[in-house]
Amino acid sequence: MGFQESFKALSDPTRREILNLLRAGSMSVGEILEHFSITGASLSHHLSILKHAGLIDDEKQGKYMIYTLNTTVLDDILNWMMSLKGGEHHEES
Amino acid sequence: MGFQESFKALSDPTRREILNLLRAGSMSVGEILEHFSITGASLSHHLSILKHAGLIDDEKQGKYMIYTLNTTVLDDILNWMMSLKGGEHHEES
DNA sequence: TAAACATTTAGATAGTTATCTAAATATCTA
DNA sequence: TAGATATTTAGATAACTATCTAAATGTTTA
Repeated sequence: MGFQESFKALSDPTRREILNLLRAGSMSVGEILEHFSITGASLSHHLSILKHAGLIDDEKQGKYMIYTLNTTVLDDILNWMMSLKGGEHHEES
Repeated sequence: MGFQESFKALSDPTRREILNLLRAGSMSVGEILEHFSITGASLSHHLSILKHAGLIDDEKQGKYMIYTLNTTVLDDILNWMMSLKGGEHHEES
């Protein structure tokens, strides 16, 4: 769940679109899947990467797995980017 | 020079460290190279990717190539990330 | 102008990753 | 409980990428 994992997770357009979708609210895998032309297996792979990066949380609800956006990790990235722009010193890379 | 190229460029730790270095001011390839344990050829590859992503600019000064941080592209990314956090609608993905 | 220096380009290789199909696991419902 | 539904895991493949060495290009200096 470090910086590197977060950036890698964000570097794929499908995964960024998943995050965009989840802004509207939590969704099951099937609901997310409707917005893409990939198999469920591929989507599951992307969700796994986003989860390990801490960008989404999951919760099993009966037969469905519900995914929710988690924006806390984004703060670290925002912080780093602001420091690039602002010029303040910052350790993480 | 789209969103995708920027994120891909940022997803490599060497490239992020290059950006960190350039916060202190413009540098030649040789100066940047001192901070890494890779060959000049590999560094040149990374610089090329950062340049195509619009994250750095270059300028030839005699026998040296000087690279400079360009933070304008970061604004788009910051905007997108803020919208993920804030929940406002935003098109780019 | 020849040699030295700075950087990039070409070509190769090993590791990573996005995707697929098929199979496994888990849950619900008839 | 058997079958249907939802999601994940396993295994394979093609594409991509970070790195290297070697060679090419461009610039300065002796």
